[in-house]
Amino acid sequence: MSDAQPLYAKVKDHILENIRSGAWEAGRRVPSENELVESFGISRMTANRALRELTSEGFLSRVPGVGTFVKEAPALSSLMELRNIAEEIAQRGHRYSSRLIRKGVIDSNPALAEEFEDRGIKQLFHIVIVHEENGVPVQLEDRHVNPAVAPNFLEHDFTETTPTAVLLAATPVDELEHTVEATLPSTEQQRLLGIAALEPCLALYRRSWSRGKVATVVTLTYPASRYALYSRHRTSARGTFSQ
Amino acid sequence: MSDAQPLYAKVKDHILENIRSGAWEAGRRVPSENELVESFGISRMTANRALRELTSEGFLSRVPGVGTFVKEAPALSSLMELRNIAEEIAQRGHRYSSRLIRKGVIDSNPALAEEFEDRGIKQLFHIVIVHEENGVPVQLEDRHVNPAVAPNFLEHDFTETTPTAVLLAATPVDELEHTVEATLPSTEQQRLLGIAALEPCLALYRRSWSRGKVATVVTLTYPASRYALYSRHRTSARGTFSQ
DNA sequence: CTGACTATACTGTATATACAACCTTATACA
DNA sequence: TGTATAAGGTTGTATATACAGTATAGTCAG
Repeated sequence: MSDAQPLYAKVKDHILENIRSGAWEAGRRVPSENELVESFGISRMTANRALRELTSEGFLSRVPGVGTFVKEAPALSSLMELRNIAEEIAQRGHRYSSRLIRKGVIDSNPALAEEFEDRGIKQLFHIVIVHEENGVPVQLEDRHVNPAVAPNFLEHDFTETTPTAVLLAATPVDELEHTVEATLPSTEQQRLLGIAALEPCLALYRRSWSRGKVATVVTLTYPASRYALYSRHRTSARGTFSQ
Repeated sequence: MSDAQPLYAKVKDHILENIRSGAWEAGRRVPSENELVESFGISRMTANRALRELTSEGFLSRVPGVGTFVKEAPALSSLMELRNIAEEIAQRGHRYSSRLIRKGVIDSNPALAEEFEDRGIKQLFHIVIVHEENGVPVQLEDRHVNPAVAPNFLEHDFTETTPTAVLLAATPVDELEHTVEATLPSTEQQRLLGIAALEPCLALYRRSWSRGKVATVVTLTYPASRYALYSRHRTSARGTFSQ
């Protein structure tokens, strides 16, 4: 006993566990406040708090006079934050897997040197990975890494930890640059992602800086039918929006 | 006046107003629950709810035994800064123009009510505009606006000022949600943007909140060949990296 | 002066109760 | 058959009360 956990938190965990495990699929009705009162032996206000917080957190939706329901969880990737796609998928209660297509050292060239803002750079690490959700490819990662920033990068086996996780653990990120565009996939991309020629894709190009150097340059390609980029954040309470 | 607003919401608004106006700067102590009880003539649970929600929304921080304080404003990550496309184009030294395709009031429906998080909403403002750079369409804007937030919205002639500028001037923006996906254009989009059927497009879906209400929902469609989304920003010491 | 104790203020949680608004379903009635 | 009404379940809000845990300021004994 003595979980030292508040009652409303236990109720929230119980509901979240059912959602995460897939036992309660989207749209399903969750127990009403009065049903929670009976099954947990708590007061209605405590049940109300649990359901209300889960609603504001985006897991449930409530309709007065009708009930509370599991909300649709869209397949979304966060746009501005560096998140680990494996965690993201796991968080949705789905199975993550990956296929390592390429891993090695390549010689630099003028275009790459430009991207890394380092004329003298000689060699780069290069990996290509297909990330899968429930066995379906959802992201093609084509990444170059600056050996000066993460010299041990290639020592990792990327089946267990994603490159994002490795880099985040190895180096601080000072600055990020993103470019997002829509593309039609190349034949190789079609093959690796298992999509048709006419399926549009999102291409997210990202450079990240660490201690003043470009640490990594990556292009992430998402099939439009399987993934969208998402961000939601609060803006400063004081007027950051000039004009 | 007197929107028949719940008591806890009035308290939240009062506090937010003080934060927004700058009257209460970061770190400043806000009234304790018992002080709110006295000044608003409410029960402590109601004051507690107001402060608790503002805390979970990131505006306040609370320390048991000490008090409640205004939180530091987090740095805005900025791919998604609300920028005025007219200014953006002017900044590049190009000529901005626009074509107003539609402007009027439409009846709500369940899908729109859901997007606006207001089941009772009856009517919405709706505009469609094509933005052009040097006479070439670069963005199709399809926007719905909540009349409760910007009642004078339709009074503007959008040839001189863009809807974004109008809304920014009229209301504070508390929160932004973005979804980006790749699409192939519908026939109407092809016609309005003057593009081929096989040209992929970026669809940027954005909702913005003002004083707790969804103020506007907009879908911006960019032809991939003419526009990409770009951002670059420093990451703050903390934050930015969720989990 | 220092350390232990106490009083006080504040947040955190939990309950019991109440009323309003909303929705669905069953029932009664025309 | 169609319509109005009633009943019951559901969420939304608000109050009064209680107790626990935490931090601070002040008091008192050593």
